[in-house]
Amino acid sequence: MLDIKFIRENKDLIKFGAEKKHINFDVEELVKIDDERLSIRKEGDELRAKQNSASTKMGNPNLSQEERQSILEEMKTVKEDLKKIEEKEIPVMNSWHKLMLAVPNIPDMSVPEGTSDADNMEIRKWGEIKSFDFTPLDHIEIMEKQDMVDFERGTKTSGFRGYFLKNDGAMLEMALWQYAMQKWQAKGFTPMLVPSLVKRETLLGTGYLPQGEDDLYKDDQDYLAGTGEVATMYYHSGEVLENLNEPKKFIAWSPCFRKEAGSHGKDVKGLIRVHEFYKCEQVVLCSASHEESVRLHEELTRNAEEMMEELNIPYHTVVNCGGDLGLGQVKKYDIEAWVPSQNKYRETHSSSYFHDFQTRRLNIRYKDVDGKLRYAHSLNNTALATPRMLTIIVENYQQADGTIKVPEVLVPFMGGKRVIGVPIR
RNA sequence: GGAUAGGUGGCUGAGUGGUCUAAAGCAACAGUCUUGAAAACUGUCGUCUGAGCAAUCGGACCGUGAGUUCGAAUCUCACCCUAUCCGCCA
Repeated sequence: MLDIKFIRENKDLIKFGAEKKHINFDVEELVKIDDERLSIRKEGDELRAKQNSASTKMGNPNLSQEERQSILEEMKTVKEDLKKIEEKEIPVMNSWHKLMLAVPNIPDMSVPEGTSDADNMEIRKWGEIKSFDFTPLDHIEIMEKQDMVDFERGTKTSGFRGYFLKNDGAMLEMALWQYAMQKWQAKGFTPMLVPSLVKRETLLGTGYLPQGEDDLYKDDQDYLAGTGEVATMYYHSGEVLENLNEPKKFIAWSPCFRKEAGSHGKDVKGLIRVHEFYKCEQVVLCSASHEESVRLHEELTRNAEEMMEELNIPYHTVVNCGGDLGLGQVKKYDIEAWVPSQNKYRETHSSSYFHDFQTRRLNIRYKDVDGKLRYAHSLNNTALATPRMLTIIVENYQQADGTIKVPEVLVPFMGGKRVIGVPIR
């Protein structure tokens, strides 16, 4: 959500932003509705002012009966007029709220033009793509042969995209978690295990609703969040934060649930795309400064790249084009890891900043150095998502005999184990 | 799920249906005093919003939403949340 005053004063920017994001949004319609809102509001305010001054007079015990009667008569008509105005206000406010939730945030100047992820631009590349002197297997085959995963019983239990992780498949994933949580805690992030079961407001506040309804599991009241960002951002909702000179940084772990509506044909096998997975998210609240947001955005991105380098996974980082940005995002980087079996990079991290788009909806403010209350800025980036990262490690670390080398940094978390599995060829 | 008690400003906490533009305290900020600080004293001090160059003036906000009334923080109803007890239960 953006400030209505800002929207009114910067209609061209809003139009430009919507076009760059390839989102249909009619600013003129919003301004028209807002004009109505203001004029109705003014009418109502004037009547209420009358009511208030009459009420003050009525409070005077020395008031004569006649005066009392005449005020009562007058206020009866005022009351009726006010009721009419309030009825007129309801539909106007409904459309106003609906439109306000649909206003896209304005992308940064440095965001490239484009309509889809095909137009994203590579800005960094790291690591040497391994050339195997044998034919590399995909993670499905290796992991099934090493009894690290069971898809058959997974789908028997959960249906499409179901899975069980087993043996060192389970242990390697837990090792990744230990490693990641410790790494981010050492960087000053507050570790949290956050709820996935959340109320509707949390998803409205973070900007996943109203437009993302189809991709969410839900019952009458509760939703299962697709990312820990939702609960973590809601954690401070409605609060005035005491001190935001130092940004608040969270490293939030949670199960994540996604229906993956519209991607039924993609990644139909394996652990790349599943309905239920786990993710550790970097979530940051900082002061309302564009420079601070940009600085932290680079920092969050760099944190994730550093992890990829420690794991020795070849990756590249892309800056997402306008058409690949969400409603609230100002700018986004995706980090994509090399997947040998697919001979291409696949997304493992998504790093974005929002300015005050989310915090306005969530009402997260802080007292600035000048004593003013301001909406904080928010950012987030993946730290680690499994089992996707598991598949990337398994594929990149596979050896000629079908065993899997354990990445050096994970060895301590695997109880000293350096190789997973038994020779299968 | 049942019973009871509650939800008031950054925090604690008063508030008989009519100057509530919400008492008081704490915290914060400024000043006096002091070499400096603390203490003490004095003063300032809610948020959002409309009009205005401005001083200023108007409106909204006491968990949320309806209702009663000329007028609601205060009365009624529904819902949400919190605490305690009981029930059920990993």
